[in-house]
Amino acid sequence: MTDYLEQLNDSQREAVEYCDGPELVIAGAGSGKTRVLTYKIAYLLNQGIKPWNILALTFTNKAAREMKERIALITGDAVARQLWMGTFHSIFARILRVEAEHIGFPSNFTIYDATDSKNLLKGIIKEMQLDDKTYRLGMVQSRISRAKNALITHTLYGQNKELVESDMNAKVPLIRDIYARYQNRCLQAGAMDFDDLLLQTNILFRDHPSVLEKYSQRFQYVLVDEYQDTNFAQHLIVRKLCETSGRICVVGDDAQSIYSFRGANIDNILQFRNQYPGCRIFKLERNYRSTQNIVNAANSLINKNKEQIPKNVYSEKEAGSKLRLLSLYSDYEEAYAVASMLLRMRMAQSCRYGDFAILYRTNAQSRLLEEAFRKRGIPYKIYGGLSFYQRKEIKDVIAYFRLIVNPHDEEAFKRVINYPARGIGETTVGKLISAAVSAGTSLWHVLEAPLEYAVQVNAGTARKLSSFRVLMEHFVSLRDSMDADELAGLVIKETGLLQLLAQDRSTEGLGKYENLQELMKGIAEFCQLRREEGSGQIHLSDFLSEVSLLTDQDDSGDDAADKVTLMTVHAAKGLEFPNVFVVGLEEELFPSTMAKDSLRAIEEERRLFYVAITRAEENCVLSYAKSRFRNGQSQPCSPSRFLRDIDLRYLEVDNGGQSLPAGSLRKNGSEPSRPVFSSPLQQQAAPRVLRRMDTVKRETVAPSSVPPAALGELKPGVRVRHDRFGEGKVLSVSEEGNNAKATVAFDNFGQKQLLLKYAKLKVLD
DNA sequence: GGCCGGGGCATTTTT
DNA sequence: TGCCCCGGCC
Repeated sequence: MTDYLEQLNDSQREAVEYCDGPELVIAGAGSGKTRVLTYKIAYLLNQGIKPWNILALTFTNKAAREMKERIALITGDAVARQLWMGTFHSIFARILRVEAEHIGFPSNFTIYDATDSKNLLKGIIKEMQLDDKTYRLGMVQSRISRAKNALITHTLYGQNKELVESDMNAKVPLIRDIYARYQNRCLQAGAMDFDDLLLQTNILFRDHPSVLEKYSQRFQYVLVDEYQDTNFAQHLIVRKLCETSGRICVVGDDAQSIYSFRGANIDNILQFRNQYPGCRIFKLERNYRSTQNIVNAANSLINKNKEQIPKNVYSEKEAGSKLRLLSLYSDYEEAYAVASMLLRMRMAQSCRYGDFAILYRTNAQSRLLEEAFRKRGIPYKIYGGLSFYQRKEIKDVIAYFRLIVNPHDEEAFKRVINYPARGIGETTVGKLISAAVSAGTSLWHVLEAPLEYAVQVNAGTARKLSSFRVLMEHFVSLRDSMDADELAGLVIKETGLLQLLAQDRSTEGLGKYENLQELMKGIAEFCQLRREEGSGQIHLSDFLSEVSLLTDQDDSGDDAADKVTLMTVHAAKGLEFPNVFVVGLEEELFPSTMAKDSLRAIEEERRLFYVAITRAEENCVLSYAKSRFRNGQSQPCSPSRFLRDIDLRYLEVDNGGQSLPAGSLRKNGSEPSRPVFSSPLQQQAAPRVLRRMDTVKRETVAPSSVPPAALGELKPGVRVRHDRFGEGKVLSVSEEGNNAKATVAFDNFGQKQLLLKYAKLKVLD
């Protein structure tokens, strides 16, 4: 258990072993940040801290999952599972469900995603008869979100001079009223949006000291990953929890703070030492990822920023090649130059397509690259489409689940009341809404007693409403006595959703049908896994609370497919590739036009470029075009100011055009067009529905044809195979008839306890 | 309810 | 230039 410390370098080890007070770990790019966090948690456990007394917060589900997996390899799965580890949103949603009564929400509250919030706001703007050109949806949403991040509730909003004035100046003085209405509607619906999860947690801790006391005692040690990305609300929650204990460790890199537009506040990390007196700072400066040239080039760039914590990131890998800069005449040529160069590099290094990534500032830049790649027969995958849960067909089904778990959920209600079509049109729904709004109640209450709320509809419509109500009531009555997978199956059948999708024979329809099947499979797996772990009944609400915050993009899914990765720089954070192209390095694009009049914004763009360069392990190619098609016309472009920030010792200016095949530069070139590789839609891997730590790597384990084990065969020492966890050795078996469990040490997943009646273990010879 | 066309628009998006 | 949203029409 202690030998893992030997896998750390000196500064990493110091950071792991220091546990006497507030700790800030500045983790340069590629410096083994996750390793420090995981080993620190293992170290704390080794010091006798119980897993349930450790809180570890991350920003993405993926990060939490990966860290859990790595800890499980050291401590075993049983211990890792008891850690409080997850995203800010999921951890505090969990706590808010337990404590909901204190803040006037039901414990089965719905979580509105960004789309739900938008829809609700759209409705409110319409109801208030405001001009939607003035009250632009995105603007309204971001103002409300910013207020919530700053802990300004709708009641405080109107009293805040600064905000009121800013709204006046922007000619949108009614934001305060929209905010108030929005919040009331959320309350009626028993719903919280993403920002509420943090805001309400703060309110909970502020107004209920005993609750705060309970959690700050529970969490004897708090760790936060990617601290540079925290917003004010998150910073405050963490501070409240650690105020007395001082046992906090935050890890991050101020140089990689790129989410200020989402409310992230770089000052949280810059000012940490002042916020936590007696804090110790550790710097992880050795970069294990990139060659010296890449690290040095990135350093020379980021040193041009004023606001930063001084650090000296270095690499002890070989010097490597210099960064190369390609200068092209147009965006069109840039795309083809990148494609050609990629092919040449692939030949020269005999590496895989999967070893390349193309990074750009805006999603719009992907189109030409795709075109060029298709023409050259280069396989690629694009990140940035809709995630599985954002697809319409999935949201529709989930909306039914939401409504069953919380019938007051307005957005779910509006989504499903006429889907599949039941002849309940917009007019009728409008009547329900205005009745609900004027009575200050939920749509569901109105549906339950339309006459009481004076809803004027004809007999036919009344009948349709009533039958919808009966249908939903039927599901609700089964909610607490049926397992999630069973109930879900019933829902898609009885609502006609399954049939509706099944009869659509178009390519699109087939995809939707497959997605639905994938969702159902995910629910079944979720239930199966819980059963194996020995949970009793698995309610639909259990599934729902798990998925409502699982919105992350599916990361490729099939690692086997050898494809070039195309993504925005933002999306590339945390990833690494042997070869990286950063394209479109022009003024007005990178840095973005929006950033040009603020130093802070320019510095953030520079950090973004820093993030891009530091994704590269071996080769980094930069490119810019002298003209680019934007907003319908070709515009002249000048090279990005950031290119001048890179020390010329590490940068080689390539005359990129020369070595390109002549035909590649002209639109009607002689290049014979190759068969289209495959459409981006088809390239997207089948998404994993539930991506918990223990379901992720399922596909890496070949299903076995060995028959299921008879109970008698399972003895300590026997090697077994599990469909999901692969091979492992039985450590012990507890014989309790129906509830017999086996403890198995899996080769790749650590120790697990499995309920034998569900886990289909197969004995290997 | 679904399809078509005009008008407005156009960073980044962990939850 | 292309996408998305809305409104009008069948």
